[in-house]
Amino acid sequence: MFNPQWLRSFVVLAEELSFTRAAERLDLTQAAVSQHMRQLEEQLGQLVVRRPRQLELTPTGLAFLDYCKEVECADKRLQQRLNTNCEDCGEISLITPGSIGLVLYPLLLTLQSSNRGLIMRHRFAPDVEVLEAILQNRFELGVLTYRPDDSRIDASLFTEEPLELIVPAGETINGWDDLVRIGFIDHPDGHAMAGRLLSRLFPGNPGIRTVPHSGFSNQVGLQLEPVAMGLGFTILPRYARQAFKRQEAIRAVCCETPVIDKLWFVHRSEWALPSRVVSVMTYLREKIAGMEGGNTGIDAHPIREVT
Amino acid sequence: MFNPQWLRSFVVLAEELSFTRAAERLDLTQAAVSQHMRQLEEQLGQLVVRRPRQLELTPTGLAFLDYCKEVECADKRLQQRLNTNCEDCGEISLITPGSIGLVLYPLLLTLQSSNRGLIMRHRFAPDVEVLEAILQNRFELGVLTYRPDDSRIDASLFTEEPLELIVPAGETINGWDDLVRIGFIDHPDGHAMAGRLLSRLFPGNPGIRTVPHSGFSNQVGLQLEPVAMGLGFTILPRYARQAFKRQEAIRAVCCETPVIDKLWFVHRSEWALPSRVVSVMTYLREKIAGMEGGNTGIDAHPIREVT
DNA sequence: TGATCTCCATAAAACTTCATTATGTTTAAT
DNA sequence: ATTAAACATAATGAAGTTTTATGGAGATCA
Repeated sequence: MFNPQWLRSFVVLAEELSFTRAAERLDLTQAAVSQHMRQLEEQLGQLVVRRPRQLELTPTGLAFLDYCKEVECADKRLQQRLNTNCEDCGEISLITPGSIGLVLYPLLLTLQSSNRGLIMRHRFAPDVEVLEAILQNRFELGVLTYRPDDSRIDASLFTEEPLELIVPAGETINGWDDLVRIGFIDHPDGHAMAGRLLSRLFPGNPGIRTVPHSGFSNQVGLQLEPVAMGLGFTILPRYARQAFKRQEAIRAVCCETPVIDKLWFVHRSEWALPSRVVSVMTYLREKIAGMEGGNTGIDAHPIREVT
Repeated sequence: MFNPQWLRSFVVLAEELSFTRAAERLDLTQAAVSQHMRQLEEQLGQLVVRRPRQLELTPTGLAFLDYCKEVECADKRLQQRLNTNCEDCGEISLITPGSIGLVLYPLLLTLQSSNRGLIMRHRFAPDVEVLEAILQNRFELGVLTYRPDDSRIDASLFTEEPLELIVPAGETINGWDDLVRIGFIDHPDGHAMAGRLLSRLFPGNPGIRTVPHSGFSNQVGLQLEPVAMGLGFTILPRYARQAFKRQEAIRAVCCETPVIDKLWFVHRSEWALPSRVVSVMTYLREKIAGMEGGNTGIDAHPIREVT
């Protein structure tokens, strides 16, 4: 590696092809430039052929000039990457659970398409993996379904997502028996979510295990397909339902006192978030808040509780 | 840009995650490493979170580490490129006229395939362009059909290539009239070559302009196609003929005192050729010499001179 | 709990490197 | 032959770097 001042001098010298002019441009004396070249040439061999009034780069000089250009580029990239005050350029890395991710990812892409300096890196992952990725600095920002208890993590409330019982559009649910009749489409968090929501909807029910299973998918984008086809019901966070294309084929059933999960933005507490990330957080919060006010797709008439 | 010693210290620190151990590995005192980090952090912001017995890189630190790796790579590439003593690695750039190029290019590819460290860059070009490319350092080595008179150029004899009158295999040439009968396939140097060779073969002939033209191509690899198809004769250097695939379809006619062009290796005289280039020159000389001893494809019985 | 140890930061001194001034050499131009 | 232009080199003072010396904060262990 080389003294950066020497590189600068060499690059200017290669442009000017004159020690004197290069020195002027560099605000140095000609002697300084001359010594820089001597230093470089001691390490690299001859870089410049000195002919009276006509300098010329040797092949070594040309190779070294390419090297200088490479280093210059690396410098620019570093500056770009470290310019955390730029709101509309740089990389945004976000890792979220599936359900909310389905909603966020299109929003991010919209943001990116109106703001081509941003580069989105998004990953769907379960809670554990989100936390790990944030702790290991692999992602700047994460979304978690719980508030983590770790001093290295800062959490701020993002939004709330109610759990929903989602049934084929044609079905009416009057009681537990209807669920047993149409069957449960399971997913990785299916049992946990079902347990929490169904105990509120149907107090004293015999448990999700007693309901026939009519399907399973761990692909969050596909979980509502079987429901839309009338093959069963499922329990999902609202955002997972809202991201589904064929809304007309499904229907959400909700109780009066809903089961609501909180979603948290999480990031490393030790270092400040780049302002582009902060502005993306604001953007997502606004968009999500706007969605909640609108069509929630929820039954106007909640079902009666079954005794 | 940054003091290279600071970079080194940072890279080692990032590996060791300990100032003390890094200093040991760097053969410095711990105080020195500490100051290097202070210098870097003054310019870049915090790079390392100091926790008791547990250092950790900040995102800035990770970005800077990537930068260090980039610079390291650029360094390695430079070293590789400047290692002119390595005979079997690096780039060979060669620029040659078409005819000999047809023979050299396959030889170079053979060499490269048995020697994967070498990278061949070959270009076909007319003499003027060869000279220009060598003078401008765009190619290390060139082949010219004449010895250039320029103090910046070193020329060494490469090989000789006789001019040949090439006719369709079925034709017999007994005199000038036969040439007029079958017609001339022209190419960029066609008139010049024809003038020189035909005045020796058929002294006192009325000149190539009086012969009907039956074709023209400036693509040296294709010039013999029309001849092979019986459409005419042409005049080419021997190497152009030797590189032709369908040898059985053509025939070379030669006189007792052939017209022989010399081919010269040329390169810039100011700087020594990398040894890989020297070894390629040697390789090509040997291969070409070997070819000349073998099947030259020339008529055993030269035609009689026509008066 | 206090002594001890490890690890990093900082200050001052010793040392090294760097830029400048001054001067020499070479070459082209007058 | 003289002059001017352009680069190299030597010497010197300024700036930067490394080391030694020291201090403080947190772990470790009796």
